[in-house]
Amino acid sequence: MATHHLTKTAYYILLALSDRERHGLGIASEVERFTEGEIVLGPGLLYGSIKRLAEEGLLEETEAVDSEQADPRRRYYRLSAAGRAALQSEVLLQSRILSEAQAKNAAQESS
Amino acid sequence: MATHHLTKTAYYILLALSDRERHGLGIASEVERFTEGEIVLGPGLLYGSIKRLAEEGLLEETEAVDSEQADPRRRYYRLSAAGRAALQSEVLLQSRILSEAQAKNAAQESS
DNA sequence: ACCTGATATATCAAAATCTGATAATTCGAG
DNA sequence: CTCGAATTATCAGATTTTGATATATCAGGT
Repeated sequence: MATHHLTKTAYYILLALSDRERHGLGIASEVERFTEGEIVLGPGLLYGSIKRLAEEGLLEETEAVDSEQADPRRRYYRLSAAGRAALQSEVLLQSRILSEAQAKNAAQESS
Repeated sequence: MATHHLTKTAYYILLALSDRERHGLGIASEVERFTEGEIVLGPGLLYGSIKRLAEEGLLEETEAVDSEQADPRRRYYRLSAAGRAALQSEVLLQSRILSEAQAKNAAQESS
């Protein structure tokens, strides 16, 4: 689109990881939670996107946190510094766009 | 992604048309304006997306408004009712997601 | 009239992304 | 120890994006 923008999926995944680390399906269910069921990440998109984001250095795998009794199938991820920066800039952009949407809507109604 | 979501590009295009009709490049420059230059729609994406959105019935071509002295090359478009509904539901979703981002950010800072 | 650069739309092949099915493994409950 | 759910992974096909190319019209200057 232009210089390096997050896809919608990448945006949602990074956001799901912004408060704490999660494993694959944990990310998917967090996204589903905060979109009230509107966004469902199927396995192809979920694991494919995680792989891509890890390759791009926006998130990184963590050693399973000892406290949670480990299910060895799970792979946990957290945001990298670059991932957090990318998320912040995307949040700013979306916030600007949303303001615009509200302004246009207000203009619309008053006409 | 799930049941019928707008792509980012579709979202931006519909938003650009939400206050009034515009022609192709007019849409692109409106998007560029309200994203402060971050989103630039190249010709392939611009005209391809317009075509797709028109086929899906989210926007429709209008007869050139007489008042603007006509450049016969330009093709003008406006939102359809379906397009406006799709935009509104996307705005709602993005607004929910942005609230979540702010909540997570607040939680993050206080830890 | 003529040239030139900007405006405007359109198309296409290649790249990137998304979808949905399939598969393999491990877990937990009964 | 069997069975359904959870978890990750991969792959082919569909959709979307990218960037180049093409064609035509416009506006300005000479």
